[in-house]
Amino acid sequence: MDTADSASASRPQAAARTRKRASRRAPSASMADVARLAGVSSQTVSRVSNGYAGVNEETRRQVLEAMRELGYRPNSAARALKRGEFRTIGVITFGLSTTGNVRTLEAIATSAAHEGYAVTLLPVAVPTQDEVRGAFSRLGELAVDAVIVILEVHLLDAVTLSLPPHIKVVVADSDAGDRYTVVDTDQAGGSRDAVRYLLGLGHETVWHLAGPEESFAAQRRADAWRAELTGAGRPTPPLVRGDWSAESGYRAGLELAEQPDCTAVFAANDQMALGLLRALHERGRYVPDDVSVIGFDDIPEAGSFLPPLTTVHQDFAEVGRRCVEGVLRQMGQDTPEHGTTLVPTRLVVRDSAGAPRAR
Amino acid sequence: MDTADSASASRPQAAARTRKRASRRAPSASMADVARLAGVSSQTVSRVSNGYAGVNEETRRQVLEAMRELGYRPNSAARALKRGEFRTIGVITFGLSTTGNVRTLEAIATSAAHEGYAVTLLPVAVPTQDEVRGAFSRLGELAVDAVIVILEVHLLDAVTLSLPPHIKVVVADSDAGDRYTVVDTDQAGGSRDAVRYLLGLGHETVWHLAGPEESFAAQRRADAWRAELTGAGRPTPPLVRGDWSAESGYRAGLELAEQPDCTAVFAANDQMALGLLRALHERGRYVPDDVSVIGFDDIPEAGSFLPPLTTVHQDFAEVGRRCVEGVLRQMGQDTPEHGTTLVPTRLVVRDSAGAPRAR
DNA sequence: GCCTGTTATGTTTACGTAAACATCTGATGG
DNA sequence: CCATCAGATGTTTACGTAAACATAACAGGC
Repeated sequence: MDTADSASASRPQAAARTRKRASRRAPSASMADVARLAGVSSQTVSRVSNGYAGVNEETRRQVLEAMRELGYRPNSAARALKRGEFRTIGVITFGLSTTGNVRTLEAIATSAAHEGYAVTLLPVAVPTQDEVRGAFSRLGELAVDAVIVILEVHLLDAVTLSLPPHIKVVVADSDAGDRYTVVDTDQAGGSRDAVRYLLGLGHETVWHLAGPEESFAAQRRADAWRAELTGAGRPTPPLVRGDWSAESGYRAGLELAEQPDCTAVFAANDQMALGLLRALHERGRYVPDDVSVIGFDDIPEAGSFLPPLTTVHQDFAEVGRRCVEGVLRQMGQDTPEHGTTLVPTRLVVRDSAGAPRAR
Repeated sequence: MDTADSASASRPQAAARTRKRASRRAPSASMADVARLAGVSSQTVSRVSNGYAGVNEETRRQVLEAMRELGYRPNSAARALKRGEFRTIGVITFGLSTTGNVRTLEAIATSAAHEGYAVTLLPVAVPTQDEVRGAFSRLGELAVDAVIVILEVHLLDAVTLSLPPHIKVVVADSDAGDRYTVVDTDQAGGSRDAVRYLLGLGHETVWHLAGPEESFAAQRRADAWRAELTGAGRPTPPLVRGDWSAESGYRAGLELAEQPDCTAVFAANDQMALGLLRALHERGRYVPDDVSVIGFDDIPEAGSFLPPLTTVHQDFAEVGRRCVEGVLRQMGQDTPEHGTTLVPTRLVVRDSAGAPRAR
């Protein structure tokens, strides 16, 4: 950093700012202005503003009237400074590209708003340790009281240190060991239900189209799939991997279509299931007559697939709600929590899975 | 509101807060703490913290060392209060459900971060005037310097008044008349290109599968489609309407498949195009041999459709960038701007459109 | 009629930062 | 050798809010 430069640059900038502020006609009325107009002390204005009792009804009315007249808005910076809290939750996430992340984020924003908290977005450009560490350390000077992390947690490993001590953390949809509070969809339960349902229909075994190796969610779903098969004493077919995309599902589907003994596939998400359906259709293997398919997520389009997709429904809204609940709970206490909350899934039965063709 | 209740409730709360803060071991070192440790005045710490020149190299080193030791982080609330700006941009949006909104938001967050600005999310639960007005008025006490609105603008009509005067606004992907700065995708240009391309392939005319009536984007695309046909002296087939969803595209597709003279369809988004493809395929009308299809958006999956979809690419990232640029520019000046910036589109040619079957 | 308690309000102060202004040191030039 | 000036640093103050503390008016009990 060239400090001389930054200084010479900052001088005119500061001058411009002062000038700008001076020329602004309405520098936002302060409590003092309201107090003056209403003929009371600023403390009384504060009391009215915060809804304290012990203010005479008539006085309150006058203050409210003065506020209205001046268009008074409490200055949140001053409030935050005085109260020592921002009433803001930061959300760290890599990419808003996946449905799950977005919907979780939306639910977080909604329930945070409901609790009087704002949500600040902290996007991480590329999912590397350094980037995440960077986001975490910038956090310290950011106006947030707590953080919700929606990320694959591999990246959280050595990052803890750089976290300002008073900031509370909840990790969504991941596996943060016992370091943080975790809110997650019950990946294992959902996978178990899917596999069990397919076996219950009479399939000898179930193939699995997994998500990418780096993903914890993918790993959990695959593990549960394997465990359930083993538990039921069924053979475990080789695992097929995709990368969550429909395209990868399509490619995997072309392979699976060549396996005559593959009568049931559990896909780790709906998009891959979509590609899979297309590939099977293209290869003349009919769903569900020849092959049964179950997805995961229950994206809005799932019901419009051909055929409508039987899938494991994830309650993203609930995950978001519990994340907010989690950080707010922690803010009320000194010790950070750890432990995992699982949000249950629900198997949505549509038309893509059925009994195997009689043989 | 029961004021008595809110008061009695707030007393113990305040007590708890005090206790909590007192028991916190590290109440975040302040400048004064750093100054004491480094043996300088807090003003010098401030100078170092803000990178001003005119600080002796040795002194600077000591201050930085003290900062490191105490884990000093500037208090953003105090900074915001002093400087009169939050370095935060608010984004008002209804629903993160549509691809476009999400990707625009992501781009906004990224470029804002790049400029040293944070992004605060202001979700509007239901898209009614009242809700939007509510969001706008809450804005006044929210810690933002500017707002980017990603919304259908019907809702913005009578809302202007409630906006705090010093907050700058940019509207994305909408039509805000001349009230605000608008950044939008060149809907008309993209539509024109699509229609022109299809006519150029030899089609007599082009059908249009439009988005919902309330959507400005849908309206613009439909208008441009109509204008281009009229300009070319072609007949204008009846407009078919969907609601952006694949399901609605499927339903529309079933209708269109019945029209023997329908050889080319311009769908207002890729998801409807997807449903359309499925319906046509199901009805034995092959794409592109019997019917050519062009979409709009170029979602990531578009290249994996069956057949890969020729579509109009939207540069959401650029829209986001320009939104941020727009608010930052306005923050440097007193008078709000108005006027529209159009981000160009690009026709991505894949396999879903071709010459009509020779007749 | 005075003490006590309650209700309504005002005054002081501190939160952490940074601009504005003040001071001090040493060097340069006439 | 002193006036001048630049560089480095310290002191004061204000940003808008709200807790803590102070005060005033008045009611009820003895």
